Amino acid sequence: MPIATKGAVKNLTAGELKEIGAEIILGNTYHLWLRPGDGLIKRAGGLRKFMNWDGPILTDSGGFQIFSLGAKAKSKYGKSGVKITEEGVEFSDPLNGEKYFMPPEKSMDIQLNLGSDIVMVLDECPPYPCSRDYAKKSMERTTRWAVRCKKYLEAHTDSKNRPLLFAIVQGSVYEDLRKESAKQLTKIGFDGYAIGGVAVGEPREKMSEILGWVLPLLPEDKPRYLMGLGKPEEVVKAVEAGIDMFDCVIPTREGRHGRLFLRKSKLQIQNIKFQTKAETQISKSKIKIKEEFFYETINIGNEKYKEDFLPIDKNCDCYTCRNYSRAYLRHLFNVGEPLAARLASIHNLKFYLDLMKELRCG
RNA sequence: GGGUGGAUGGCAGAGUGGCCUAAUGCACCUGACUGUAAAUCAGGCGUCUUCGGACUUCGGCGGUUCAAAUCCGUCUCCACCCA
Repeated sequence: MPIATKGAVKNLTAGELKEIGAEIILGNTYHLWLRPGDGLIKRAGGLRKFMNWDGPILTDSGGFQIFSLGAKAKSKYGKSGVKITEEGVEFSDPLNGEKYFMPPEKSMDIQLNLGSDIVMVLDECPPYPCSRDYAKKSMERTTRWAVRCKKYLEAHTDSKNRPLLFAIVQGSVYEDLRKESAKQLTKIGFDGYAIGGVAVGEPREKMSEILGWVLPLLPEDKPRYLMGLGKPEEVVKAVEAGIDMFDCVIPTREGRHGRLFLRKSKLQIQNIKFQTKAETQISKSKIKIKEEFFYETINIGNEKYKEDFLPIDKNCDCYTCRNYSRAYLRHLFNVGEPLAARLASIHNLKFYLDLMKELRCG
């Protein structure tokens, strides 16, 4: 899912997203609640109409902001802008300091107003590292919140027009907690199950382990969604483990920052190397490992592309690669033309969506 | 022709005796980015280096001084003003 946090995949129109092959996008409850407001979006006819996107939309609940706003405010101002109680979460708008209170029911209410097709339960991504004690408390609260979300949704919609509700497995890096979370949520019953906290708090090396604990416990006939990931090799690894859905800012953010993804070879699942930290540390053989990868990245701003008139990726059929050279893209980045970010985002999203297509269809 | 003020690293521009390889900004080079407070952030940017340091820079040349980008003389160039 390309990410449209504030109601737009940065730099791209809905039409461009379609052309790239996007089938579903992600919006954010928290951001759209603050600006322009879920009431306004409802009056506009819902988020889909508002942003001219005719496909499905999944909305994140605001749970991630408990993590990201809290941590960032803490590192910047010494105190977190976020307060969590059993009742819900209090946020401070980082732009103007204004306080907002979001109980799970409020998150549901906003997501209904947005007209989302898949709504996420309000959850907490515990910070990392995190004591077992806190991870347990946090996970149990997330589960209680999930129940409240489900109840609210059932009380305020009828089954005919009710959006799908996905729960989120938490539990930090503790096997028993992760498993307990998965079991409890499955027992309660949701339309899909997400795994949270892996992308952001917890060390990336833990991903495979956590997926190994959790996925066998989740129903196979329901979508399983790994939140926030990831790098291409992580996505491949996660699909191997059984994950069906992803969202990640990497293609768009890194694209805006001038890093482009290039496909090197077709996937041969059994041969894919998962780059662990240990492997990265073997600096001598790093290049060799990288060559075994099915992709590579380039920083298009690098001087060596100054007179490189080839397309970004000669095997890519995205709009950018069909029409522009590396030298031109580098030039756009260097002079700060907004078109740079747009062309790079188009290319990177196409890279990711093509990768997913290949994982689906072989 | 006369007068005044200037010349600082790729550019702009601080610094008017030692703490100056010389602030700051721009440009340039490299890297990071994982449910987007990110068109952001970090590092580098005289030369060489066994990474401890060594050497060389503030228009040119020559002085003063223990010590000069900073003071003095002179030359070159630039800007403005008067004729």
